[in-house]
Amino acid sequence: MQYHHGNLKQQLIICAYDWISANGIDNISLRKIAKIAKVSQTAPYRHFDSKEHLLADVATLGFENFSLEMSKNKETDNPADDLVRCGVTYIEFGLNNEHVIDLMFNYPIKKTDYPELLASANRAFDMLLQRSKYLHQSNVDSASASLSAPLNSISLHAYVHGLLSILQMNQKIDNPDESEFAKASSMLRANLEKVLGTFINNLDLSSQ
Amino acid sequence: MQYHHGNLKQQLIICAYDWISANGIDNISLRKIAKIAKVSQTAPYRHFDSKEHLLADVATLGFENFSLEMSKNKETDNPADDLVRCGVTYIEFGLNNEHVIDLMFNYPIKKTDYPELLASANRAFDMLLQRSKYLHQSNVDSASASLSAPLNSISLHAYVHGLLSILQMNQKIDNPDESEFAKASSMLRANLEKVLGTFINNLDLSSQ
DNA sequence: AGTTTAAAGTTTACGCTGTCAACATCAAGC
DNA sequence: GCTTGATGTTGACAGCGTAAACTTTAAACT
Repeated sequence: MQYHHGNLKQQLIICAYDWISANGIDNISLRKIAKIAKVSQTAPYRHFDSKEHLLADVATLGFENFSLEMSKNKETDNPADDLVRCGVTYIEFGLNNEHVIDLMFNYPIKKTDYPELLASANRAFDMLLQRSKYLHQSNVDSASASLSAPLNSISLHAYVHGLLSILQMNQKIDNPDESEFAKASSMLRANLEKVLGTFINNLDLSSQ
Repeated sequence: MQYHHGNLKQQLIICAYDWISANGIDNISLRKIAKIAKVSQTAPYRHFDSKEHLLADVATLGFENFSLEMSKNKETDNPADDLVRCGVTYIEFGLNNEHVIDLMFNYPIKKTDYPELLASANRAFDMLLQRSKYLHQSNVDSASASLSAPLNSISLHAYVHGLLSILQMNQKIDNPDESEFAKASSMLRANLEKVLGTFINNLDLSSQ
């Protein structure tokens, strides 16, 4: 079907993904990854109309891997525990894939220009939202929750994302001088489940 | 004392700050801001040893403005309310200065290489931490809090930061299609104080 | 006052980057 | 078996960060 490469497009995406995983986003260039894939510097332009488009596809792959990791948390009969485990997975994926997550969250790609990227990001986020809905459904009998369900869901997402941000900051600033921030961060890292559990219990006020 | 420009260094920082505020970080270049300051393209190198160093100084200015804004929240006799107001200020500064906050939080500057930047960032963050300490001090009589004080402080920081991240995401993705995420985000935006207040009340379990 | 000096500016140049236009190659279909 | 369109290469361009060499000028010293 194709002549030189089996399918260069996918290969370029994977090359870029691996390069970023190893080296970060800062100094990536189309020419470098073209060289790694052993094609000429402009070959990528037969498959991507810009560098940004390639990176958008790499980010999409990142969100797919992210979703995959999240989906490994099978549901049990304890929705609160399920949520905690999802949150921990979210955060640990971020800490274990710092450079790819940088691309996914921090790199200036206009997600609206890349519907696939937007869709895969939403799919990943929905894995948290869906489970927080279950949490609420199991307590519909009480109308006394102080916040509405969608507000609770997005609050949880914000909290999980913020915890990741804070832990990332501390991971990047590897100061061996035991600053207060560093100490608090590593304490946070060690108590992730407890911290998340407390938040989730407080969210679902109707169950108390 | 100086000959051509009064002090080019400060002028370049401000030029860059303004340019970023208006245009974002993506396409900034030393040459552009040198042109705006009406000096040759390499003039900045008499004051900054690299582009990154200039940007670090711009980010430092950003954190100083951030601290300034935070410090406008005078303390009252209600530490919980004070904390809520600080959190709201944190978030609103971010939403009102999206591009500068991008530089401060997302742009890949190695903060450890720029002690001034690190210091100004810590100074800003401490304005939250300090106030959360007061909150705990006012309840030292009770030892039943489920999380330790430093853990509560950094959790609060994470939550505030996460709320900002989520609202930023939605701000960047200006999709008029009323997605669930967009709806939940604007609800969050409208209920910021309530959401933060709930979190803070739950934090300080000893007062319930 | 005249000379020296060092700070602060300019010019030129290098290699790297994203991207475009023109050309080459090969697999598939008429 | 020729045509064609997808997929590759080559060469070129402007913009970038940055280094080296040169120029200007305010202040410091004799």
